[in-house]
Amino acid sequence: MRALRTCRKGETENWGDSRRHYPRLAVKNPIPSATVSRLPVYLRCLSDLPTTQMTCSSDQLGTIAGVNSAQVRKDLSYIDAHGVRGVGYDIDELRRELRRALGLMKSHAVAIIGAGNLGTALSNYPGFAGWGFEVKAMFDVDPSRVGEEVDGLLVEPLSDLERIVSERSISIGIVATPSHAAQDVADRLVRAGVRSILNFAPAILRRMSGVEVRRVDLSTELQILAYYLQQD
Amino acid sequence: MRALRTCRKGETENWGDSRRHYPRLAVKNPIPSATVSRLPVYLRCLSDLPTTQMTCSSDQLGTIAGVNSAQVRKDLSYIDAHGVRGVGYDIDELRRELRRALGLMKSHAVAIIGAGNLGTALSNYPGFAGWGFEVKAMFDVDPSRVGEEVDGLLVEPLSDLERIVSERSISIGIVATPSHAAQDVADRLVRAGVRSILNFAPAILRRMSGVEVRRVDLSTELQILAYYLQQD
DNA sequence: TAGATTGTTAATCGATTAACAATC
DNA sequence: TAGATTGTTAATCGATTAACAATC
Repeated sequence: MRALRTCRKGETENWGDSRRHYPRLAVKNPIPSATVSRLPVYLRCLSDLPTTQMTCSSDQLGTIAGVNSAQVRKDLSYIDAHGVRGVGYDIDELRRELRRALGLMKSHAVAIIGAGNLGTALSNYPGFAGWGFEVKAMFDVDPSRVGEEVDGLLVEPLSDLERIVSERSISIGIVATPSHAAQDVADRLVRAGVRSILNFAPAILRRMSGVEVRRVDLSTELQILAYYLQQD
Repeated sequence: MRALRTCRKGETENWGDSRRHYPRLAVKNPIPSATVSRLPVYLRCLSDLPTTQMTCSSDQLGTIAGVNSAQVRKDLSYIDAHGVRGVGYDIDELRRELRRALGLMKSHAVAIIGAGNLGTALSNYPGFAGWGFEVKAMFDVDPSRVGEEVDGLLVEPLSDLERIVSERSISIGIVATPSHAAQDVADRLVRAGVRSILNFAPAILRRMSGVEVRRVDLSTELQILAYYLQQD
């Protein structure tokens, strides 16, 4: 791994013509995590552009996204987006390459665990559709909630989680349970094969190898804002 | 600024005894932003500890928080938390210093804009209370929603935003509107004096100087997870 | 004392950005 | 061609971490 990093993108080391055995798509150049976090932002920013516009410069995209134009160019250099000198990036192509790089060419089945206020709000989040994320299941422990329909989606018992996750090939779990239930739910998701978890519960989940967990925590965010408030 | 950074924490440069003119609290050592983002995590982790435990080592805290123990010690060195060699950190003192550093010794008035599903979910988020964030107002444009009570909180007309924000000394605005309304709402909040905004709308807000904006976007998070899903 | 753990240094790693040749 | 903008380098900046003396 370290050794591979020492050679440029697309290159292989001095191993004869081994390059030929690794077609472009098979060599997964790992994209720096800071860049990965910005790619969705660029994708979103492209939607803000007037539909009449065919190309976009790194300067314009950077202004909208709030990042330096050199940053934009460097970020885009990690994916197969190629601009034209003096012109900029073709918007349709850029959008396509961003989607490809982020793995958005296929759709992803999502389960929401917790049918409370938050789970309900998440289930009809407008940003879901259009990016290929399909909410395929919603769970709750509360028997009085099970059987209800939320936004056209049946609330199913938590006890069926493993079976349903596997039957519906769910690859992303969104944890919207109370804090005390979060770790248990996460463990069960992982045991059922889920490798990506978005945790909205105000709890820190144990690190699980091979599992990508992202945390969204309102009170953490507010506390960070509180710090900057006192900084004048 | 650059020049000041070149001297150690708490030191001033070779300007005679000028240090005496800057008592500890007045010299705001800016805490690195990566550290600021982790302080709330430590604070949360301390609550996970058994109440019988009086001290906590950087190793234990790091394990729970998912960060290296050297990281923990370095982070805590930026605030007035002092551990005892061979023992660890006094939990009560650490909690107090974390709260002090984050500006949580006073309470903060919060307004939620948008009384939809998300706004409602946010208003009764359990993590709010206990950290001194008080939801003092909730707004919506929809006349049919105005006048309703959400969780004991009156939904007020968006047109009263400026007046109410100023009357109730609101310092943090939470934007939970549809995407197309977000920038306008943010502009109005800023004009009314708000300097901290938490944006849940899937929109990128213009940079505003002196205003700290944090963005929480479900679809961005899902797209990042989608990237790591394809990385095997 | 012996064991544990801090506080800090210095090395390393990763991210950002200014600058500019290449070139449309 | 002249102007615009990319792609990339190299410098810089900021964050992480191993290591260890200090010391409870």
